[in-house]
Amino acid sequence: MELDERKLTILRAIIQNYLETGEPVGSRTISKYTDLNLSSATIRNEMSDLEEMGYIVQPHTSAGRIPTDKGYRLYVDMLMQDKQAEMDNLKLELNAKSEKLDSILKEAAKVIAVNTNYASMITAPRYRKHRIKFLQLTQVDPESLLTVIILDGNIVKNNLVHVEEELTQETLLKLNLMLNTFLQGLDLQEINASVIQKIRNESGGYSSLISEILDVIATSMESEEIEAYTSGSTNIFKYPELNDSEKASGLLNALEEKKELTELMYQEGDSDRGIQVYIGDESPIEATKECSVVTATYHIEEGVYGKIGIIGPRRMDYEKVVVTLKRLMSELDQIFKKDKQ
Amino acid sequence: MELDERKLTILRAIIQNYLETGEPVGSRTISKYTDLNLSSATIRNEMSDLEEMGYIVQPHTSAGRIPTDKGYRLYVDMLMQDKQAEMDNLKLELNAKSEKLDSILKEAAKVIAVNTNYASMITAPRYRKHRIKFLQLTQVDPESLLTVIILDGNIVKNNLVHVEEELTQETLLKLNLMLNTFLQGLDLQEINASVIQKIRNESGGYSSLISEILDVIATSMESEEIEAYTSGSTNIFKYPELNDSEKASGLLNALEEKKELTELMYQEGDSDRGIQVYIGDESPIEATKECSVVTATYHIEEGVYGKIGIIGPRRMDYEKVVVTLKRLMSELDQIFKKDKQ
DNA sequence: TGTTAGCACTCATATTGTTTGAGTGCTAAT
DNA sequence: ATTAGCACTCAAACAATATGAGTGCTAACA
Repeated sequence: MELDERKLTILRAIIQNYLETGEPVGSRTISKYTDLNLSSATIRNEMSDLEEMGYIVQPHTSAGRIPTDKGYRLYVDMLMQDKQAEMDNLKLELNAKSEKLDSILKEAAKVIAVNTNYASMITAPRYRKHRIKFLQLTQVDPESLLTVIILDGNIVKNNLVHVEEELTQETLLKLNLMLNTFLQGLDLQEINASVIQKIRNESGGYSSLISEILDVIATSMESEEIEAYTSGSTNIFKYPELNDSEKASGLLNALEEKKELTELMYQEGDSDRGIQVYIGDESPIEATKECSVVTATYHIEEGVYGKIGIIGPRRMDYEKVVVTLKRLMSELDQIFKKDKQ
Repeated sequence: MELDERKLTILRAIIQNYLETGEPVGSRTISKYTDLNLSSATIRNEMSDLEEMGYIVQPHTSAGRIPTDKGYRLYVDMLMQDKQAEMDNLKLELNAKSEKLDSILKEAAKVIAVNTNYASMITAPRYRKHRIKFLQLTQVDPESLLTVIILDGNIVKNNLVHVEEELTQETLLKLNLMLNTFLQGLDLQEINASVIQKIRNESGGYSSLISEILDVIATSMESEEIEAYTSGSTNIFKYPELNDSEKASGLLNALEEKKELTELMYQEGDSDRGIQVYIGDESPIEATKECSVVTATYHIEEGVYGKIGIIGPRRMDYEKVVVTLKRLMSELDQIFKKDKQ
């Protein structure tokens, strides 16, 4: 059987209608909804074909049809290659007051959630390898030493380290210079025993302090857990099909834990720019098998990128979501470019 | 009518039974449950009295009784003055790997949520007035300047500021010295026009940079939004009485927004140590009128404290919650004391 | 040959009625 | 003061019954 133009039109009509209402859609509705001027009976025949081809199903006999994942997939694919969609008239109020990465990210997540009415999650950029750009020790009070580590991409990490005795300005200066000399430009792998040995040799008696500092540096750089921020997780209650305690609880848990979702967003196949859509069962993780996830990538600099994801029901307004995401990505790129110059 | 010993026993039995089951409890149950050796008929009479006094109600005729907020209140008050409760055998695995405040707090929230099966929220310590302990400017790369501000209580804030031209080591040193001289020990109120004027006078040509830096300092210190971490918010789905989308959504929203809950936790009347219990309608904020909130205070140093709150159903296991909180408070105090010495 | 009207059939949902049982309040006896 | 007994109430569970949206099929039509 062939998927001709008319069938496509009908399928699109079914999906669009279902996206709006969330109710199975019947032949009569489509008969009026489209401008094909066909009777419901004809539509019924076509729908029967579409069902046979696996694009739609009846939740039960004598109900209208709803799209299958395959149906959504076709629809989304059409959407994607179709028009590049008018990005105008959509105004995202991303007012990044501070220039600090995390507040920009939080704001971005919020903007997405508010504009789409779905849940959103954004991850801080993942660096292939964190390299040390700069580090500095400062005596804050007689007992504590502040270590500030700046990684490339201007990620700032700081920690307090306890010391037994106050260090003199001079020692501090010397340590700073020494640490920077040996460590600048290195990533975690490169801080190996030989480097450490060299540092030790030069440290002159502060060996236990040095150990502690190196420890702090290591944990800062490891940062196994990618930072992530969520927003609008309660939006999922707006969609009856997700609104039973079983599903809602699972989803919210995933949004709270963040880990699994992060994995999903960093799924293979799109270390590249681009928008990825996971519809229902297509998702590799359990928590979102009942919904759709759309992810996008924003770039900070070569090889340094983060992800943003939108989590909503299968009958998500894909068009709006994609447009909104594209809009935000360009907004973010803008901000980060400005940041660079 | 008087609330004699027997009535109290019965009331306590009713409440305890209801805490366990969540079902209205009838006279026959109590007749067996207590060791008063009274028939159900007698219990019925007493229950009738208790209802008249406002401690219990029937959700509908021909149902058992459930405690009112007033009933819970009495019960909680008895509990509080009663035994100080055995704190042993409750082991909280609070393994604060890092010494950094926020990871300790996150961990604490999690520990509480896991141990109690309710939702938890913890706020970072609120300082009556943030005072500047130390600040430092560092040139990170030719275009950006790192400002590190340490407030008392060792709160570290950092920001990146863009500069047009690289500053010389010398200038930087001068600026650092100057800023520290003028600003150390001051709180936000005290950084007034006259101080700023003095700084400007000394700044020699860097006036726009100085403005920017002072701006950054101000926003860091304002910190209107108290940082807060939540954990276990999906626990609320475990309690049927909160498990309808209306209530759940409201609660989860409050947990996501955090703002309102923070207000609740910093309610008047307990800037002091101590545990506060809000039962249902007693809560001043809308979102928790259908549940109970127990808050506790942890102290970092004189006048510097944060809050932790547990949010659960009205029929919360108050005893366990209070014990767990006390245990955690002492744990936290321990950590922070160690931190000080 | 594609389209449509008409009709029988299906089945989720809503409505109504019925039963069951836990629980109460009252009264009279202990 | 306590208790046994009984009539009464009412939520919840269940069953029976409409209702109606929607389908598939067939026969007529253009």
